[in-house]
Amino acid sequence: MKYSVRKLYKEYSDLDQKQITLFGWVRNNRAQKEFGFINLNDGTFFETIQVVYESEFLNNFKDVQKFRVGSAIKVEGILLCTPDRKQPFEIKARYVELIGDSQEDYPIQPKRHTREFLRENAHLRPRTNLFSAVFRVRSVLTHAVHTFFQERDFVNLAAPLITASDAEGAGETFKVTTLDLDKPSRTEEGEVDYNKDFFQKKTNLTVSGQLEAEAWAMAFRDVYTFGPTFRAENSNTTTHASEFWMIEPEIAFADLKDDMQLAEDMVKYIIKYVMDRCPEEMAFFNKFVQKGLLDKLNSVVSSAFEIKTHKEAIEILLESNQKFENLPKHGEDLATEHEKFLVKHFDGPVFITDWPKDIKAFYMRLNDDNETVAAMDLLVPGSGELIGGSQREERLDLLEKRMDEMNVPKEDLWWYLDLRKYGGCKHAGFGLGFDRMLMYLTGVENIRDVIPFPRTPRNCEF
RNA sequence: GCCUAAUUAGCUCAGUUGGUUAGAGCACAUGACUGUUAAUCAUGGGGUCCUAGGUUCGAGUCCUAGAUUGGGCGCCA
Repeated sequence: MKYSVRKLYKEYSDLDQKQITLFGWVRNNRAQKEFGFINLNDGTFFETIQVVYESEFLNNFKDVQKFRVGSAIKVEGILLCTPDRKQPFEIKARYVELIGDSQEDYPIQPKRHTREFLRENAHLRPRTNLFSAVFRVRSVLTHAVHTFFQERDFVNLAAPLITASDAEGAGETFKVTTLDLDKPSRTEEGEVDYNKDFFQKKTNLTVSGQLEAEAWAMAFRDVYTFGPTFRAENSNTTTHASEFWMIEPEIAFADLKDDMQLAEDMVKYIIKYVMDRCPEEMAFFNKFVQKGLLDKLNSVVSSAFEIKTHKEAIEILLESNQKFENLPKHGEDLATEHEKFLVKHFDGPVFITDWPKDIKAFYMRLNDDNETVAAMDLLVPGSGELIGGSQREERLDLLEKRMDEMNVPKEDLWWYLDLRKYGGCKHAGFGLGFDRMLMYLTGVENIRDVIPFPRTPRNCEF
């Protein structure tokens, strides 16, 4: 019978002495004179299976001895439980066939490689322990997100990836056009004539699905988007990519407190979901990537997140007697060094709320003090700002005033203003950086190592 | 974008004050080995020392410029 490695690890105790057929790739081959050992992995499970092959049972023994790392093979043999050995069971081969040879220059060896080298071999790196674990967890984490929201009756919407609004101040955009870049159509004044472009207007890849999600929230109450977003900023850091995934829930009849509760519930839920389903992978991260990872995650799941206002945070920084490159100041943004100090100070995730209005987006709801907005950032160790969210300004007059002050063109966002005219209500939402969440979960320190084929400035290989 | 460091065999690295034919481990090839598990042991092949200039009798080593990569910062999720 044909088995997967995962299935064998689940059922091996019932299969002692049974005939098994397996397909997979050679992770390691240790040949001796009359016998040898192959570690076989088929991608379904983190662990490998040890295949024992002996000359007396194989007519191609000499060939099998030379099967190189990376080769695809078929194995038929007898499963043998081996409670006294390093592995709980192994396969005594009766037939081993080479399906796909791996050439002599196969770059992935049974040894440690640097992350940089493996990034350059992004097509081969999922075959290594680390990346196999990272990307299985990524897959499970995707499911965790959907399960969390679906269990709470949230409606998912696919926000458009091509939009005409870049008015959100969320950063530089990638232009989308079918105009001939060498000779674009021009107006009589010599300007590029976007009337001749595909959509008859300037368009770009989305930087956020939030505005569309707000429209859906005004119809379905609780909604979420989960998809890719694009930023053309020349950011060269371990936490930025040009193409990344965001989760953006939006909830109606809700305020900032409800928003933070949702964020906290979600973070705890998806951490627990992954820890329950990927114990081998999480144990590997805990041992080889970040010591103490499991303790950290367990304490996040079981304790309440800190909540501090921006004002309180600045005061903590000022009173810390810490030497900062950038002096903390009321009314100003937090620098990375400030964020790092705060998460260390609280030894875990911390919400910073009620930010000065001038450093935040136009759609955030103005507080009664007229100085701050009902915004929140969730800071976590290692991944920086994991979540950014706010209660939205639902009062039409205040929203329009803010748009004027910040030079946001109202005519482009007529439909967004409509949402305040027809049954508007208190509502809130946030954006969670999915890739950063994965960094936090795995302890991997570079966002390029949690995205299958990462896109960053000057890098679009694969 | 700014600052900083690095670039030597397929991979990870060493290379003294500028001086003979640039080394090691792993990988690969050949062989040895009756339970290995990043197996071990022996032998062998493998180099545009990132690129282009320059200094020098002589450059992997010093100088200039560029490329790429890592880290830090900025912008943000």
